[in-house]
Amino acid sequence: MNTNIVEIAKRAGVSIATVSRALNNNGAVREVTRQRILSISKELNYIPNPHARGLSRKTTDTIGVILPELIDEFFMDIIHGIDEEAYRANKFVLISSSHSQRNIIETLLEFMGSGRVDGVILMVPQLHTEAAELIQQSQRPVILLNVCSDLKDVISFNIDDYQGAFAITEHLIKHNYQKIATISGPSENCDAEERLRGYQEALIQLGLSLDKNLIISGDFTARSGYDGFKRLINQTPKPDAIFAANDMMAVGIFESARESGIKIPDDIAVVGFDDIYMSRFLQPRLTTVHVPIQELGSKAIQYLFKMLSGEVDSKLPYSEVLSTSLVIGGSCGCPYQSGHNIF
Amino acid sequence: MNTNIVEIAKRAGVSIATVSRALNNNGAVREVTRQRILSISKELNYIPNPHARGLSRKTTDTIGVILPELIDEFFMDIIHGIDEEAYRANKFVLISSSHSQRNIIETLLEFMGSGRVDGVILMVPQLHTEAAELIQQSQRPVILLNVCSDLKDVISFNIDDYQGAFAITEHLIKHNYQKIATISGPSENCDAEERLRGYQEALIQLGLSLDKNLIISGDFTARSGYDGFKRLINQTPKPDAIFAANDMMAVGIFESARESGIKIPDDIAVVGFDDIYMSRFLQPRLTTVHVPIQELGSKAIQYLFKMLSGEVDSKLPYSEVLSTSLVIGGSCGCPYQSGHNIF
DNA sequence: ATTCTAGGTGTAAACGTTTACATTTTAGAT
DNA sequence: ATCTAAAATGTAAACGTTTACACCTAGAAT
Repeated sequence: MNTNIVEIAKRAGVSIATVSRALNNNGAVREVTRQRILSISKELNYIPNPHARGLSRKTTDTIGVILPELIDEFFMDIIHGIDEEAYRANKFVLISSSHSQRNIIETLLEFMGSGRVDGVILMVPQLHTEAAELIQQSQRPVILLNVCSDLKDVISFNIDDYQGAFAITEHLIKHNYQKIATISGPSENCDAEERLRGYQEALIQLGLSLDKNLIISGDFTARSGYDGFKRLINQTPKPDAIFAANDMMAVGIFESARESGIKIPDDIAVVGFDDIYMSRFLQPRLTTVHVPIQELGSKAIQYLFKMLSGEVDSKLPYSEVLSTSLVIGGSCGCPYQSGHNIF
Repeated sequence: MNTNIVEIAKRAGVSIATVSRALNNNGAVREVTRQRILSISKELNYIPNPHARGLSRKTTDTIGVILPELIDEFFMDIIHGIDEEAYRANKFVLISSSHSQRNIIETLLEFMGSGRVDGVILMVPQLHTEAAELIQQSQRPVILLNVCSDLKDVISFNIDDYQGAFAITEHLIKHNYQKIATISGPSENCDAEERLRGYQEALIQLGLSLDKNLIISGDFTARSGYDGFKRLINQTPKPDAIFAANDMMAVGIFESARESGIKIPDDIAVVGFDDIYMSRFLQPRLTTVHVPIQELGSKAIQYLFKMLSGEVDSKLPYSEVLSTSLVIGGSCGCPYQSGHNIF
């Protein structure tokens, strides 16, 4: 096994307490002793045993991250944001997908009840009551990402889906499209709901009427965009623009349009949401809503660290909403010059 | 804090040793006592403290994963594969990107020297000698992913880059292209080297001559594909086909070709490598090499678990090479029917 | 010289398990 | 009833830290 504090103490001719104090820079240790201990521990490649430390300190330097799925650049970006900050702060990241709703509970318990992590970043499309209770009772801080819930006393970071959807719908309206359809996300999904709400509000507030027939439900997959588009173009009223609730579905729409020989944006305008990497390579480039997803991850973990260090009060509810921005391509009907900026 | 074994022992009127035995199902415990202990521990929502356990058992149920970067669906797929298996096996996954070569060493040490994880899955483009030594001395199992090294006594899982590159180059040759260029990956990158080697061998073995001018170095980014293409089409000899060492660069090529009004595959054929999700949506669909990346992750961790359980000998070197398969689109010149199968 | 202070150091308990070893209980054989 | 072996249980040490508390020193103040 590895060197431990006892070995260092022996070599330095001091007690383990002194070694501990020297290494952690707390408690008083004479400078010369300190240096001796430090150099010995360096020489022996000493690494503190995290279990012993965890047992004694009741903290690991680990934070848990639970995501709905581990697919897509989308979720990867969150992880990326989290990892960068964790690395900076010398923390470790325990990652897990919420394999099922049932499992979220168990994972949360395992993570926190046992002290395996110091805090958790949780992103789930929808929160069960049981899980919600768990979070509120938890000793350890939990940060919610994009979880719309009516929970008070919760710490959350969110993407402003509503505002983004409103803005892009508004953009379509300014183009003077009259029959603006949408293909929505899965109905239990909270992002999907907000995006739908933004779409509807924009229509209403800007003087267009809502038409149930122009709202098709999808499930965020390219396939559902493909199918949704087929339905939309064969019905009356036939839309002159479509707001896909995410880019993936827009990709499906593009594919379907190409097969049917329908020109975007001449025959029909299409816009998306998310600004995935791929969207900039569509022809014409997809007009979409940029969501600062990596920023979401890094902001969340930064706040988590502040809670852990006591810089902010963990008991205080806190909520931050990150706003989105429009990315104008050619798919909405705007004149668009393709060029280098896509890379 | 949480319930512990002492509390359970008290309630059950037995000693902590008996509780431990009952909970772990080792050692002899009378059935009736066992049941009593089990029901009490369920009632109290007992979760074993991982630190205490780790201290005593010298194992966590955690495995470490170090990836070169945390971007792309590519790496996400590996994580996905790992997470699925880990979940099945009730293990946890500690993830980290190798922020720099220097840091790989430190992370490895932190992970393993201290017993933070039971084993490590490591994927780095190229392995420093120092890191290599570390791995070979390590008490805990380390599995290398796609690390070409001449290290013996190592356990590794690899994608057969050479075979894939050979196959797709061969495919181009069968199309009767005469001047087949390649845009390679970064020179220190081991996947890139193997792919280049496969390309070159295919040309030689199938009777075409190697032309230095037809080998352009890229760096796996779309941008470098874009730039590389511009160079290729303005030079003599002008290639009639291009093998991009990954799909991302092929995307850049497509973009550049579109700008220049060059038709793929009529004016020039283009093929890629990786089979990223996006490649199927290119027009024409990209002919590429499918790499079983998620499988790479799950196979690796499965083997790791076997080592940990003692089912296989951790000291025995082992190596597995996963073969790739051609994905025929229209970009190579093959007749291609677009349709639903892309989803 | 004596007292006081504070900084430096050591001792030992605590954190929650697992497990070798010792002890008690049980049941079957006499 | 007694003996024996096996099964069930308990005791205590070990894992490697941190930290409250006690102790010891040296120098400053008296």
